Amino acid sequence: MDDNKKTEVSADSSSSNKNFIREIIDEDIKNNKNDGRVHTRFPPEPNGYLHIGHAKSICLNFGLAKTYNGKCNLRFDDTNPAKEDVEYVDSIINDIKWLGFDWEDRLFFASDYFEQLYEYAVKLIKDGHAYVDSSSIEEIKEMRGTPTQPGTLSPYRERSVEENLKLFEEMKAGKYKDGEHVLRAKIDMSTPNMKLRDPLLYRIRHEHHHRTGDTWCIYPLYDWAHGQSDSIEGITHSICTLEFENHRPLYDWFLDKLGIHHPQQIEFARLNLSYTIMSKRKLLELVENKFVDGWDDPRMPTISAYRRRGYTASSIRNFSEKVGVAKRDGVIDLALLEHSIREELNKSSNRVMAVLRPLKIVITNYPENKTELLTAVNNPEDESSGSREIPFSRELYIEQHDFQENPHRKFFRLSPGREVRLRYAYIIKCEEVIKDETGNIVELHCTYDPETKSGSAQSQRKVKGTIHWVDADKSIDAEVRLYDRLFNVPAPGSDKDKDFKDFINPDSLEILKNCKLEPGLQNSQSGSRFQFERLGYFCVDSKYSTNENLVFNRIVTLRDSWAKIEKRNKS
RNA sequence: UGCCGGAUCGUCUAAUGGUAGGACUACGCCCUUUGGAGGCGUCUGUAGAGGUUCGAAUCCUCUUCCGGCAACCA
Repeated sequence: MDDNKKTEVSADSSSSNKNFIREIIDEDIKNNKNDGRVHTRFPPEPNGYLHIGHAKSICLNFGLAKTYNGKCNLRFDDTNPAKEDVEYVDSIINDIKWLGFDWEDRLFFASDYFEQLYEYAVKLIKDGHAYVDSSSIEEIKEMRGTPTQPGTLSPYRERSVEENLKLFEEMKAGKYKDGEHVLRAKIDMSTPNMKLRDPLLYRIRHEHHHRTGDTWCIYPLYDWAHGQSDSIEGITHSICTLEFENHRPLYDWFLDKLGIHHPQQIEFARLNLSYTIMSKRKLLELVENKFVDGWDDPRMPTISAYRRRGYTASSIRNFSEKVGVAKRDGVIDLALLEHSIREELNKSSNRVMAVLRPLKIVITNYPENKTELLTAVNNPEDESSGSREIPFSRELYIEQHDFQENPHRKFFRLSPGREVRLRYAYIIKCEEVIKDETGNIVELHCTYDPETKSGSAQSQRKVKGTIHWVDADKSIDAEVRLYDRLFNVPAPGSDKDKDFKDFINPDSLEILKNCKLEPGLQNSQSGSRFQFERLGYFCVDSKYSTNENLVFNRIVTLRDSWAKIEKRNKS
């Protein structure tokens, strides 16, 4: 949780980058609109965990407030008790804090305003702008018309103010069952903007609310609650995503009829990430049907999952900055997110050696009972991180992938009769390949060149490859989890014919049990991050790792030009 | 077919009538005791057609394509 103290890789999210929203705000300030005040808000519904798309919105709203010396509220739009839960409230609060943002004493809930909202509705009724409709769901749907056909007027549309008031009070008092009546705004049933065709304001729900308990049995709909909540909080710029563009005239209508403070709504394109699904409904489905191990499964695009996987808050903030803000909707390449965390961890994380798929080697000309301590640099990008000593002896493990019996011509690592450098140690030569009865390679016999010890005067001899290793006797065991993208198509959520679950990547998780790590890793703290040299960045899993059974998550691989050559050769 | 929005390198994003630039990706070279990092370089773009203008990604007209809207969800 100390991410926020770490060195920022680049400018923080409050800085420079211009976008169309900032131009609007600049203009507003110039005109002294709202007395030059800037007040934004992040308004999640507590019906799921926050994902990377929310992170963009959070960084935008809190970032804008910071840039303009304004304020940003956290407000839960909790108007639908059937779908909402305190578990989600808690996770959302935790995630935003972790991202590094502070709403100070301005934590609000739309449910804080239920009484006020009710009074606003009464005013609308009194002014002849709202009515109680006793039609069924189906009838209301039928009367709404279609985008190309006007709707028709409800038979209850001309009820008197007195009758509407009485009915609405009775609705509130619990006299009616769910669905018997609704309160609707009286606007226009033939307007081409469907949102304006007498939208529903209240529905009857005899449901327990996570904050108001059983006080209410009528609940405001989002469209009725949202704009007024912003108004009540004195929000100056209500930033939301593109799909609410059609709602803006409706919010304007409410604010106008109520004669209250009028925030300015500005819509921007939500974040889409390739190979990723962002719908909370679909993410819930993955969780409920156990396709993943909870909301924080490191393959999920949720903030809690990225945190558990090992992403830093600053890398996500930097990513949010890099994706930009515009009205055109598009898809961000997952590679940009990966770039953001690599960029940071390259500078900040210590290097260690770990062998994921061990192959034993015996250095036949190295003394049997000798162990040397060799010096290894902790982070070549950061001199202050110092160095450490690692044990070296006759029997070692190297990566199975670093040996090829019949090497490809561009394979620079170990193969029979060839030499390779062991990182921070000696140059070795493969003399003999030992196999079992079935022909599997079980061990390599090598010799080392004592003149080539790392750092010594004679160590200058060049070999084509350098590989990592650990001491067979002194190394420790760990479990390492390798993650790949959860879906194997770029846009799993947008196929019209197929269900998104059909695109789940069956190889998105690989669990490696007998990995060998250099001994210094024994007491690594939960959540700490390392670069496993030549492999990638890894993080001690906060859910399953213990001192007895270390579990590491792969955050992201290193860029790997050999992997590219291999891939190209296969295709 | 109605309304609202949108269209600039492969992907995001700048240029607000005056040299189409940056980032990511890809590719190449250099460097390298991480095939990492780093350095240098290359490729690729204004949806189309007209018009206004000395000059248009930008202004005007038409066309095309894409997204959103018909939950008692948010």
